[in-house]
Amino acid sequence: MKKRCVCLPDQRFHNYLTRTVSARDLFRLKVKSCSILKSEILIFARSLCKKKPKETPSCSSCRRSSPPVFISLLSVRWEEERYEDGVKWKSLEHNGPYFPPEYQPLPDDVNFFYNGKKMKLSLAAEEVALFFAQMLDHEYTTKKVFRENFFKDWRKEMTRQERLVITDLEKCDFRELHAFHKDKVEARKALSKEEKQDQKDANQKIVDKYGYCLLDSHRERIGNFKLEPPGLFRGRGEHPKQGMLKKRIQPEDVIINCSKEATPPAPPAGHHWKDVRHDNTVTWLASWTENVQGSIKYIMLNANSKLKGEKDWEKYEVARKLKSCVDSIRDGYLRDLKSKQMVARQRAVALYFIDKLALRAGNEKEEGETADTVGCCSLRVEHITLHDELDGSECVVEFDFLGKDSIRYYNKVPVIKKVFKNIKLFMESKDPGDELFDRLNTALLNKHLSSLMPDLTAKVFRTYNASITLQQQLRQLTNKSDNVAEKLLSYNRANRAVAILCNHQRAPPKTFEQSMANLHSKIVARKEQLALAKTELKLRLYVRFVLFGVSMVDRKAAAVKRCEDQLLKMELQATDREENKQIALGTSKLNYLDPRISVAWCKNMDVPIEKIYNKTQREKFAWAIDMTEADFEF
DNA sequence: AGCGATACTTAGAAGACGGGAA
DNA sequence: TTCCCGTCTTCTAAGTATCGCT
Repeated sequence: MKKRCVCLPDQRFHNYLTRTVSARDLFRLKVKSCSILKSEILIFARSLCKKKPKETPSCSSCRRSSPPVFISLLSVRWEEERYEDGVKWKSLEHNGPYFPPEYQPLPDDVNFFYNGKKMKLSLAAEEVALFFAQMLDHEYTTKKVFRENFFKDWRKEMTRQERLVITDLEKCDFRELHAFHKDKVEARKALSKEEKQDQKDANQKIVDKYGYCLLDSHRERIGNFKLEPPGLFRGRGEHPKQGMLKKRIQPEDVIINCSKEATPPAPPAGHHWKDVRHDNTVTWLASWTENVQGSIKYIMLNANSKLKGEKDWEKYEVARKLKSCVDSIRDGYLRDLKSKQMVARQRAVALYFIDKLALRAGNEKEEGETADTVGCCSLRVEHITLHDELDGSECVVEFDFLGKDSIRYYNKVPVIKKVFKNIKLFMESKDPGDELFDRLNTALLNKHLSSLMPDLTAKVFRTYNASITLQQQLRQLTNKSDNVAEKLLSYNRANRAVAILCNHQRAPPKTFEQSMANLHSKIVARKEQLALAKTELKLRLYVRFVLFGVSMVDRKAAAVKRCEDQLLKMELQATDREENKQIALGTSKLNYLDPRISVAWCKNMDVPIEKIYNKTQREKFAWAIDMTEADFEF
């Protein structure tokens, strides 16, 4: 089905939505201005009409009638009423969260052994034991903290008798449980085609029932409609709580949020919700408090929803606004480097880092509750080393710390003299464990930033610098005359420059070396094939009048061409993959790069958008794909 | 100012899927 | 047709930021 875009003169984002709708759905929307829009839709709807109408719905605002045609992938912009400040919706209806299946007790022939003796565990203890057994192949289970936390929490689930017996994790033998789990995974893989299809159908039913909600009469996908199943907490890095038991969430733990008029979702039989609220200033549909960290978790909409899309658009608009005043803000913090006030100096240096290196803000964290990681404001003296001179540069700051997700940030950066001197000053008579910016925190920093520009916070710099870098790199790296494969390599390289700036790392894939070798051997094979094809082509040219018609020669020439193209493509792919070994592009693509830059680039370069964004990404960025012209500038 | 609660974005890992080579 | 590997999708942890209270 062809996509059709109805454009209103005003292209502000809130007029926008893409979705599969029926004509009837369209009319249920509160369409304010119906002149251009409604007639356009009607024309389009009529052109798609195949079935005879059963009834004739009419538009709520103009009372025009139209047959109930079903339009697929119609992309529409319309004017919806803007809500007053803070209000996120007028109506919200959903079926509540999906609960994970109950625990299935182990069969009798699968046993846990303690100190070499078979031991039948109570249901609760058995379930938790299985959590551990399932993870035996994982490095986690070798870590002291993980084992201790697990054991402590496991004992809490045991009966008094079990607790008396099981006093040492080392004496526990989970091997049968582990094997049982592995068999189960294998069995699932080995299911017949039909059985797999049945599974799929069953899953689809769950998605159909729980995966969507009705928000202001739009059917929207929910991002995480399944409650998190119980298990062992897997923190990142040296997390002090790793291995603790994540308890099963009961309906009594769950708060439901929906509109007053809606029928609230029914709790599972014999249960009740913790609360049912009607708060339209928030976007979540359900929430619960998780037991390991005590934080609140939410069920929210999918990234392709209007609510999330609008927010995303706003984020990039703020970053673009920063573009127009970043020069004066830079002047400001460079001036502040000489301020008489210590706070201002610290703030200036922190901003210099955040702007130049795209560091995160660095909120303070509760000690001992999480892994020891830092961001800009929470940097400690031990995380930086100053070099008056290093590798031919003066005033070099060496950073070495663990950031978000315990990903290491290591960088040697030449800085301007004033910054260097200030850092020296901040470090004076401090211990390695002391804070570098002892007068500064993120609240202070953000307060200052918002006084410079409305909505400006520390993280906007990351968005701004990421997006502007992509735009610059794309301009620098791509030529209109390149072929698509070359253009894509350039795009990925631009993307990679951003990922490096933002320090988006990944563990090198386990199979990396192998797959790289495979690719290289394929390239070698292709080269041989090409050489052969070329020889044959020459031969055929030579004997063209004797043995072959001209077309045969043409065909061979085409084969050579095809072979050359494929070889080139593979070589580019190899370069791309090699450069990408430890770098993750996805995070920046999804969260930092204004999609309109990529869309405009695709239009300018005649690259199909599908080469850049997969289906999910296209859905998330539908707003940008739809509204962006080739001349867009970030 | 400091703090805890809250809401929402950003993040890498793991698991599921599916398309091409053998 | 099967199997393998890269890509997509899901999962949920870990950040940022703000607000209201003391």
